[in-house]
Amino acid sequence: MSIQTYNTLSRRKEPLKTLEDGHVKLYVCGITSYDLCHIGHARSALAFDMIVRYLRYRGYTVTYIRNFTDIDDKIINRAAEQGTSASALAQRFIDEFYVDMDKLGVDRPTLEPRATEHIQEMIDLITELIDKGLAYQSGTDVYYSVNGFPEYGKLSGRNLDDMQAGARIAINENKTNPMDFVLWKGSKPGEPTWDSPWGPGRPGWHIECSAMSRKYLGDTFDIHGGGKDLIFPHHENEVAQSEGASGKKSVNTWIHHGFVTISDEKMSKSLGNFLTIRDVLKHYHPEVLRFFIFSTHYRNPLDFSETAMADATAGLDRLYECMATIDDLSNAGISEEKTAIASPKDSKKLHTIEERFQKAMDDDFNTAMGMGILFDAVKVINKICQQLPVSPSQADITLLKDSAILIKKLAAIMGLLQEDARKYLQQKKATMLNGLDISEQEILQLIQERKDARVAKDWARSDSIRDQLLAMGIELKDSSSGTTWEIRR
RNA sequence: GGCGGCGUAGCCAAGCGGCUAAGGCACUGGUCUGCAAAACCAUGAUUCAGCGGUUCAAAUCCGCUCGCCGCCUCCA
Repeated sequence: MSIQTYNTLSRRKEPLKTLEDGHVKLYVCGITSYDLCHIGHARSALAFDMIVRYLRYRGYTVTYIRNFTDIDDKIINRAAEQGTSASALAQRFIDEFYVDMDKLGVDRPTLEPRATEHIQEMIDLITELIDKGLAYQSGTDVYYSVNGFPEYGKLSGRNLDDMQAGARIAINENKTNPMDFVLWKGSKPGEPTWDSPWGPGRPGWHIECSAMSRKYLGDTFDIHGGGKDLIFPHHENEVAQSEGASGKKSVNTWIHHGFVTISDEKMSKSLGNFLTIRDVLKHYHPEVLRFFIFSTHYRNPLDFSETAMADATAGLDRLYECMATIDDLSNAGISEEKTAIASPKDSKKLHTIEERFQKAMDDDFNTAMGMGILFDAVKVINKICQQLPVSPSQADITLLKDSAILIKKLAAIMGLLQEDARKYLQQKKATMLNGLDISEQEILQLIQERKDARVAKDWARSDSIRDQLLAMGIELKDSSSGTTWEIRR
């Protein structure tokens, strides 16, 4: 069974076929670096991080290119506001981007080309388009002529007439067709500028990706990705540019992920309802964000809320707690003679984790289902652990340990369960304790006092200590080995 | 107005023609406990927005209605 991917171009799932056997060439639109990234950017980076990891897990070599748009109106404007240069501002937010990506544990793409380092390639491409009659100079600008590309609209599923009828764009005297888009912009005084056959200026946004993808992946490559909002006009324009110039199909599969919403509204800079990645990571572990993002299929909208993050936290904790339980399983007291507790049905479930997970992920990277399979396994493991006698059988221990290793391996595709389980749980406790007005020492002291009271069967005193701690958000757990504490969420 | 998507238990979310409609969170019951908490175990949709239709068979396909969202302007 091969991997099926949903292709925006054909509007259906298709078996993944690569140009070269076992090699996927992938291009993803990266950020325009003029501000801190929000969690929508995180979803994009994480979705493709997962896709690349899965493809590699399935044996593919992946060449993954993700660009930086480091020259653009927004960058220029923001730099002017802040009294700095466009390049300095762009560099600053590229650095900030890496800070966020590293915290999220996002693997670096194979190559991360920057627009400003590929001006010549863009000029060459624009020249080709002009030579083919697909672009024209008007004043100091160069425009793409959509009338020259009959397939314009094929990716976004619209046609020129419909678009013009509902067009909200201002009439531009310089354009032949209102839908024509700029390839090269003559620069205004004070703006960053590059020499070109059409005078000093800078490239339009769309031409960047066409020029850079062609340079690193060729005229035709396997997958192009980005957010759904890029389908039109950005990706549509890329198709027009790349295919107009080469005369060949540029991209076989277009993968677009859904948005992150807040209160069911698209998060965006203009609406002002966005949360930066670091805002979120201030309150939540990076893996909680990953868990949240992968709990829904990548193409569906994902609504951010404190509740959803709390759910994700609880789910991730459950996974880690299961792993910690298995890590703590000692090899002492194993009995060779004992028969296994795990029923044939249980072991079958555990033995089929990987094939079921693969089946889910092969189906257009269905992480939501993949996670369900992981939890399914956790349930079986917990059941076995609960019933384990003091001297467990070798068969059970082996099954449990092997399953945990497998779960970690599969979770790693989503970047989950990357930490040592005990360490994760302890770290979490420490972080949460930071937000409370009590030290661990004081807690331990109260626990000791309560222990004394309990030995004396002074339940009133014992319960009052428990209530006092609970009021501060600390919950006590009595077990045969003593009393431990935890912070209530 | 054009194009696209969504509506599945209290909430989130898989399933996309046929085995008991995954899984998570919450709730409830049980085990444990001095009582609790935590943990673990168990339990929940005769039903998939509504109405028709196709089919031996539909949450899944088709049509209509209602509700929600996105793109058509920079946007992940």
